[in-house]
Amino acid sequence: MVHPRGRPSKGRQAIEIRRIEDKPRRQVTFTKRRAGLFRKASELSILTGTAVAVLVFSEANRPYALADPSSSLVDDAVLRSRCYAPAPGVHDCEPEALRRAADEAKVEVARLRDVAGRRFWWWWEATNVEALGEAELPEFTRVLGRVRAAVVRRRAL
Amino acid sequence: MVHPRGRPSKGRQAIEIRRIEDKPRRQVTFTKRRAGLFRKASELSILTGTAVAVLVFSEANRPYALADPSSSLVDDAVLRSRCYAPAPGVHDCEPEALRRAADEAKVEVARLRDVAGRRFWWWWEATNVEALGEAELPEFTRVLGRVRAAVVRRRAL
DNA sequence: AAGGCTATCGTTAGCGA
DNA sequence: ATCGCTAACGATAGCCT
Repeated sequence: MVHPRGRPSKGRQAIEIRRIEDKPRRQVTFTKRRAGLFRKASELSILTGTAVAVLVFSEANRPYALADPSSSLVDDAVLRSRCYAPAPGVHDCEPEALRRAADEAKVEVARLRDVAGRRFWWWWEATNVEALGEAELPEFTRVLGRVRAAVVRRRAL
Repeated sequence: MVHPRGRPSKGRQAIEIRRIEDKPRRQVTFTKRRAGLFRKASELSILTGTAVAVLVFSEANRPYALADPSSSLVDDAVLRSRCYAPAPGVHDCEPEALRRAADEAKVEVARLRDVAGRRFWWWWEATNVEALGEAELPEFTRVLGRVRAAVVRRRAL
């Protein structure tokens, strides 16, 4: 679609890296850049074979987390022990299987996705922040510890 | 500097998002993209006023972590309670003060930096991975929990 | 508010010092 | 290893639907 006068769009404009005061703009930027950050994290992990985790809290205090359960360095036993995406049905990325797994784990999951089009990532958006506070965040940090422990064990062999 | 024949450089070339088998190239990519990921995380936090944390383990199993103790949403008391960058001397980014703080905290810190040229970020690269395993990683995850708790408290007021 | 578009801006792969 | 450089590639701000 061509704009009536001249160019179809001004395209991207440079912005200062400081808090965006306009709330709608801030929200849109949060959504877009969070997706970009997750993609960058997944690419880093895939390209270099390393374990990467990202944790973001929105202004509404909703947690968004990304971790990689299928890094080539990570012990399979660790993957099976994590609670949010039970092993069967995870790596084939079937949306329905993932949804069922989330239901069984009694976790409210807004979406489960394939990131970067290649691997499944352990990723959640919880809709109920109060429930998360006491349960899921500690579990997330515990999983990070397990991932690292698996790396250490594998390297010790 | 102009290349003898033709262009000074081929410039960036597209690469597939899959493990880089050549080890030197993989290491360089790890360094460059990790820096990019950290910068993106800091920009997201500054632009949208949100709490962001990133954790990466290198192939050599060295942890690299980024968290933002000076997010506008984070309670000052939380900042003072974290162990890696005691409050005095942190926000003015004096390299020597930061170095002393790290020494006092008995943490091996390779570098302490200002990221994105604007704020101090709680950031470390530890040189002794074995020592980190049992002490610093749990502390890092505990700090994440505190950051979130502070956000919850502030929003409840 | 959530997607699609595009021009523009930002990132980085490959080289060389 | 790390740094600077550059062109090419990729991300995204502003618009529109």
